[in-house]
Amino acid sequence: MSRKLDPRVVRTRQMLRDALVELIHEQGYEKITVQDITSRATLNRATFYLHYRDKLDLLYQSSKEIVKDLTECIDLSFEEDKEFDFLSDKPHIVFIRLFEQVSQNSNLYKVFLTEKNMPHFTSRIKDVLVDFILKGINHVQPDDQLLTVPREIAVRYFAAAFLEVIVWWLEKDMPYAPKYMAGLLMRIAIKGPYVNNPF
Amino acid sequence: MSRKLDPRVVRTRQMLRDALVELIHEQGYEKITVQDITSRATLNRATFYLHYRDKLDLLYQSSKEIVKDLTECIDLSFEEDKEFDFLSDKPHIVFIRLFEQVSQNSNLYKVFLTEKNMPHFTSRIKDVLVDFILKGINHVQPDDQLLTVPREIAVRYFAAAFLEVIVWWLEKDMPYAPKYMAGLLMRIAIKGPYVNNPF
DNA sequence: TTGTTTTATCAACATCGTGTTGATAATATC
DNA sequence: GATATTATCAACACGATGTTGATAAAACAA
Repeated sequence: MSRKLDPRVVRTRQMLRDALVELIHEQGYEKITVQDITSRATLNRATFYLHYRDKLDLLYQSSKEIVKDLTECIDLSFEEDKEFDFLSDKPHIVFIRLFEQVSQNSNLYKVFLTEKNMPHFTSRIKDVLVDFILKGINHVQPDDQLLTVPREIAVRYFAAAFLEVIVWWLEKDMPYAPKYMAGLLMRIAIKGPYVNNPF
Repeated sequence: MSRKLDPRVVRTRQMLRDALVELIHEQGYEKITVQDITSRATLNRATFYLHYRDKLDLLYQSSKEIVKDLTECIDLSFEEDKEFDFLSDKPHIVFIRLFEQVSQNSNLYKVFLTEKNMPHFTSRIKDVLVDFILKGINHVQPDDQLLTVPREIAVRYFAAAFLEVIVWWLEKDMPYAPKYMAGLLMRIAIKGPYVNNPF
C-alpha cells in the first residue's frame, strides 16, 4: 500500500504520462514508440516496462483516472441539486460542471478526444455521458410510452451529440465559457435547433 | 488507364480488402500484420507492397470507396425529391436511403464503425452526415437569427447523433427496417425524446 | 499464335521496435 | 546507517517491416 507512494514511482509515472500526451499531440498515437516516450521523459526504456505492459497499457491507465474524475464530478453535481428541472430554462449545474471538468483537464481531453486512433477513450467518455443522460431522461419521463423512440436509442443519441459538442469546443480551443456552453447544449437538446419550433 | 482493368489487379486488391475486413472482425485492427492479411488472401507478402504502402493505406483505400458511395447516394436522393419538407411527419427519402445504403454494405460498415481503432473512417462518415444535415437545416431555416445555437454546432450535434443511431442499429444487427429507422431518427431529431414536448 | 508487357511469387536481407534479463547504481524507508 | 525498492544500462532473441533481384505466370496487342 505504502509502496505505491514511493515518490520515485509517482514521478516516473507522471513523466511517462506527460510524455505520452505530448507525443500524441505532436505525431499521433500510432507513430509513437516506447523508446520515444522514455526519451521524452528522460527515462530508460526498461523503466517503462517496470510500470506498464506496453504503450496501450499506459494509455488505458492514464484514461482511467480522467474517466473516474468525470464520473465522480457528475455524480456529485446530481447530488448537489436533486430537485433540478431538466425543462427549466437556465443551465443546470450538471451541464456546467461537465464543461468545467473538461476545461480543467483540457490538454488531456483535447488530445485524447480529437486525435484519431485513441482506442476506447472516446467510447468510455461516451459511456459516462450515457449514464448521465439516462438519469436525466428517467427523471423527466419514467414512462416508456411517452417517449418518441426507445429509451436505449434516445440515450445514445444524446450522449453522442453532447460529446460532439464537447469535441467541437475543444477543437476551437474553448471559445465560450462552460456556463454558456451548458446553456447552449440544453437549448439544442430540449428546444431543438429552430427558434419557435412548431412542435 | 486500361492498366487498372487488369483482372489480376482487381482480383488481388479485392482479396486483400476482404481479408482485411475479416481479420479486423476477428482480432481487431491493431493486432493484424501484413503477413496475416496476405496469408488470409492466399497471396505473397511482397504482392501486398505492389498495391499498398502499408496496412493503413489499405484501410484508407477501402474506406474511400464506401464513403464515395454514401455521398453519391445522399446527393442523388436529395435531387430525387427536392421539394421535401423536413418538418413533415413521414420519413423523408434521404433518411430511408441512408439506412438502406448502410444495410447494403452492412458487413463492412459494422466492422469499420464498431471496431475500435478504425482511424478516420468514422469521422469521414460523420463528414458526409455533416453535409447532409447542413443542406437540411439550410433548407428549413436559412436565417441564423432563428436558430437556437450556432449553425456550425447544430450541424455537428446532429451528425454525431445520427451516426450513433446508425452504429446502434449495426451493433444490434439491424433489428428494424430502414424505413422504420428513418422515421425514428426524424422523430427524435425534430420532436425530441418526449411525446407532447412542452416546447 | 507470337512477342511484349505487366503482375505475382519466392527467398533473402537489413532495419527497427519489442519485451526480457542480469548486474549495478541510486534513492527511499525504517 | 542498514535494508528494501526503484532506476539504469547493455545486451539479447524475437517478430514485423519494407525492399530487392530473379523467376514464373498471366494479360494484352499485333
